[in-house]
Amino acid sequence: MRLTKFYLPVMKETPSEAQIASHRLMLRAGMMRQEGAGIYAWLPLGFRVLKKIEQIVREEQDRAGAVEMLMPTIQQADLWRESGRYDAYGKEMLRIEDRGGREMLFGPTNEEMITEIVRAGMRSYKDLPKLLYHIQWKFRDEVRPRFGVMCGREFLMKDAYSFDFDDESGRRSYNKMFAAYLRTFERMGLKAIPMRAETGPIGGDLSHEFIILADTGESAVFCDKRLIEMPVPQKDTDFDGDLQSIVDQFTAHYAATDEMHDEAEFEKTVEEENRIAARGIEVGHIFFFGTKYSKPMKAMVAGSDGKDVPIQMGSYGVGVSRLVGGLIEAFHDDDGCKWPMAVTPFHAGLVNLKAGDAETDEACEKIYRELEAAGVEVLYDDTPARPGEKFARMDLIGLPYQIVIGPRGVKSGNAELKRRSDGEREDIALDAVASHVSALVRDALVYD
RNA sequence: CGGGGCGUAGCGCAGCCUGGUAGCGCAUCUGGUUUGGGACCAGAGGGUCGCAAGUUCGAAUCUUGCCGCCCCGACCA
Repeated sequence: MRLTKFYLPVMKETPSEAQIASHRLMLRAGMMRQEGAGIYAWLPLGFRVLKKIEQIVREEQDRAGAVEMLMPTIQQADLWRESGRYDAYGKEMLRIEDRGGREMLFGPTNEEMITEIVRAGMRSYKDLPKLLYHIQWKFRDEVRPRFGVMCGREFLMKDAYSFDFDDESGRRSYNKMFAAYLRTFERMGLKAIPMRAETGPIGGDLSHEFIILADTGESAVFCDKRLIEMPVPQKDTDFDGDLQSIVDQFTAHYAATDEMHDEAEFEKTVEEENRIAARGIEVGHIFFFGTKYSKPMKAMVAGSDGKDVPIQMGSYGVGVSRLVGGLIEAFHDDDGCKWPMAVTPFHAGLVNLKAGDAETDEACEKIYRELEAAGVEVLYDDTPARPGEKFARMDLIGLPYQIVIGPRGVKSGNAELKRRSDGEREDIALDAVASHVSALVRDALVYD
């Protein structure tokens, strides 16, 4: 992609409303633009990150055996009356009236709708288990939206729903999502720790929040250091097999958010040198809730004895748009973003320090073609801006590699390669730089 | 939802108290000099001062209402 064609409205100054790094950087780097309180337009650069996160989530859901579908954003109020949540949800729900005066709403979640869908198509215990998901925009009319996409009102979320005949099978579905989440966040370069979460009126131990550690996190968290080093399930994990040992391993150590925290237990079960008290950002939440919706909404299947029983259900969310902010919180410095390869908007930036100079242009064009041919996503800065501005802009948008080419380098036959993560630079021969970078990119994108 | 604050050019702000028809820095455009970490000189364009009503000879400025946004707290992916 040529920068002269792309739309990248970067800002030197920080808009006054941005309080935290990710919000500030997303605005400055031209990733998004605020259109209302907690409502954002995704500009091309931010959109590319959003799509990559979405795709990783999708791949890991598919791997775990979940099946993708798509439910609408607008729902009927009557559906929510069946579960009793139309009144219970309160002002967080955005209520709309259509031309016929019918009460509608912009969905804050889809439990009711998915329950309605499966009750229409599931008759027998033989139709179970099933695991369905979609990735769709949601709206929650938060009292106080803030921190950009970290706490917006409109947000993109992956939500999966499990359907099982009994408790034991339900636990197996829960474990699939548990393991899938470990992999999902790991692939984005994040260390997400499953923490015991509020289970509400249902009770039991089947709810976990997946939390990434970041100084600006919304809640205080406490965990055992050993959880951070624990290896996540491999690519070849059999999701139809027994995942209980994986879940047991990750739940064996102490990890809790402040509302679930028990200081006495923390001190008793975790040695002092392993205690971590930090702040965290919730990026996923998994929850098994049994018959909470299936019972009132009469989503039933017949058992082997011919008697109808309500389906056992769970729901599993990942905050896709929120992750864009979460990733920046985890990976940035004073100059800008520092994207992990798996989610970066482009793999590399190609900086032409003297656009308009025949020799420099020619060298850049050649490398640009080579990179594109090798499948490297490259943002080619072919603008006539000054070097300082180009460097600052590249650092701001935070692509993992910057290939810098100027008249000086062309003369000596070298390009300068800068790694954004640690700022390290090296000179590489002009005719070797494209293959070198494509190898680096390829290696960084390999995952187990 | 309680408490506070702010809406003036794309961004950051001054002007408002003490009414006289709008200004600064950055950005943008033109010309020139520059050219490896956000250049310099000269010139130019861009704002119905959030909206509406009122007071006044005259309103960015005073009054009232509305709208929007932000911050602190309680809530949330």
